[in-house]
Amino acid sequence: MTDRARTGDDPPPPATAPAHLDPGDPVDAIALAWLRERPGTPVTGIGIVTRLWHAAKLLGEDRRRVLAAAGQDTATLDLLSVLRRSGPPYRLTTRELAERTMVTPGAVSQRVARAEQEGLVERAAPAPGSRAVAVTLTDRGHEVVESLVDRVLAREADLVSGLAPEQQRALAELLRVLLADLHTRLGDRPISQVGTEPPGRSG
Amino acid sequence: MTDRARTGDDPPPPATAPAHLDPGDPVDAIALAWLRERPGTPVTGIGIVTRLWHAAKLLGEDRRRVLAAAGQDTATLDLLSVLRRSGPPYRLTTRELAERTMVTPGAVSQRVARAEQEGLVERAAPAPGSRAVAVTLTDRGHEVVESLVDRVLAREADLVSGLAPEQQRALAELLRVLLADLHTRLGDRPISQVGTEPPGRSG
DNA sequence: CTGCTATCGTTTAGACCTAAACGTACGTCA
DNA sequence: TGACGTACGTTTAGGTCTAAACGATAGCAG
Repeated sequence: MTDRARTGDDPPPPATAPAHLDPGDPVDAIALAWLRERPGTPVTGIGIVTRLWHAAKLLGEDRRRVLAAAGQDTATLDLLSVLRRSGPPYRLTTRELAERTMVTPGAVSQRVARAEQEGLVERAAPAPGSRAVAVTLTDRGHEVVESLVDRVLAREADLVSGLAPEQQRALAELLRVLLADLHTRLGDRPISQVGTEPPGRSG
Repeated sequence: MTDRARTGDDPPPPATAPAHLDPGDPVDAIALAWLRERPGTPVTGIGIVTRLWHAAKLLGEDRRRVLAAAGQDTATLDLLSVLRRSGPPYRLTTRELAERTMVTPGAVSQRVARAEQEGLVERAAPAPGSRAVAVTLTDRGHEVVESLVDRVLAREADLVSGLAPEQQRALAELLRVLLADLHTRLGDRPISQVGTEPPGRSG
C-alpha cells in the first residue's frame, strides 16, 4: 500500500505498454506487470474478470459483516430468502433449493440442517409418491427474513449508489449480457442466486 | 429450471412492477419476486450486485476446473502469480502477499505452507533487523506459473469475448469506477488481486 | 537495561463448500 | 414381480477461508 511502486504491480510503463492501461489503477497495474515480466501474456480479460472478482469480494465481505453483526450468516439468509421469495407456502424441495442458490445438493443439505437446528426451517417428510424432501420456512424463519432483508438490500443499494443512475443501468445491462453469454458458453446451469448471498468460494 | 414459472422467482408482474425489470431475466425475476412478496423491498442494488456475484462465481468455477485439470488450485496459482509478477528476485513478505492477494495473513501462511510442501516456494529466514519472513519463488514454482498463466488468462479473455470490444471497455470502465467508489466507502483495504484468483468466499 | 507497545507471522477453532460415496425409493422392463 | 437403472438427499473426506488467540521480536521510553 505504501511502497507498492517499488515492488512490481505498478511498474514503469514498458515501451510496448498499451495506451488503454493506466499504471495508477491497481487492476491495470496487474496487467502491466504481466506484460513487463512476460511480454505477450494475454491480459485482455483482466480488466473485467479481476475487477468482477474484486468487487464481488468486497460486497460479499460487507454483507458478511452486516449479517454477522445481526447474528446471522450469508448461507442461512440465502436459504431463508429463497424460501421467502417463493411465496406461500414457503416450501421448496432440496433440489429446487440447490438450483436456486447455485450450490451443490450436499451444501443445501448442510445448510438446511443448520437452519433446522436454529428452528428457522422444517423438513417435511417426502410426499406420498415422491422422495423429494420439502423444506418449509417456520414462523421464526419468516421473522428472521423480514428483519434482515431490507437492511441487507438497502445497504447494497447504497453501496452501488456511487454510480449515477444511468451508469447503474448501463452496468446492470452489460452484466446481464455477459451473464447470458457465460451461461451459453459454460453449459447452462440453473440460475438464481437469492438476490441475497455472495458467491461461494466459486468452487 | 423446467417449471420455475410456477414456484416464484419468475412471477406474473404485479400491477406495480417497474418497467425496467424483465420477468424473463433470472436476476430481474428475483427483484420482481421480492416486490411481489414484499412491496417496498429495496431491490435497486440487485441488478448489479447479484449479477456481479453470479458472474464471479461462474468465472471462478471455470478457473477452478481449468486448474484442477492441470493438477493445481486457484489459491496456489494466486500466490505464485503475485510472486512471478513482482519480478526478480521474486520475493515478497507475508504481509505484502496478504495485501496483494486480498486474503488474511493467516490464509497466506497456510497457502505458503502448502506451496512450500510442493516445493514451489521457499521461506527465507527474516532479514537481520526485521521479523518479516520473505517468501521466494523456486525454479519449480517459476515453471509452474509459466506453464499455467497463459492458459488461464487466455481462457478468461475468451470467456468475456461474447461482449464486443467497446462493450468490454465500457464494462471494465464502469467496474473500475464502482471499485474505486467501493474502496473509499469501505475503508480502503490494500488492493490487488493477482489478476489470477477468484474471490475467496468473500468473507 | 527494563518494560511497553506495536508489528508480524503462525496456529487454532469454526464455518462452509465441493466432490464423491452412499443409501433408498421409484419406475420400468422383462 | 423381480432386477435394474435412475433420481434424490445425506454423509463423509478434504480443502480453504476468516477471526481471533498466540508467540516472538523490534523500537521506544523511562
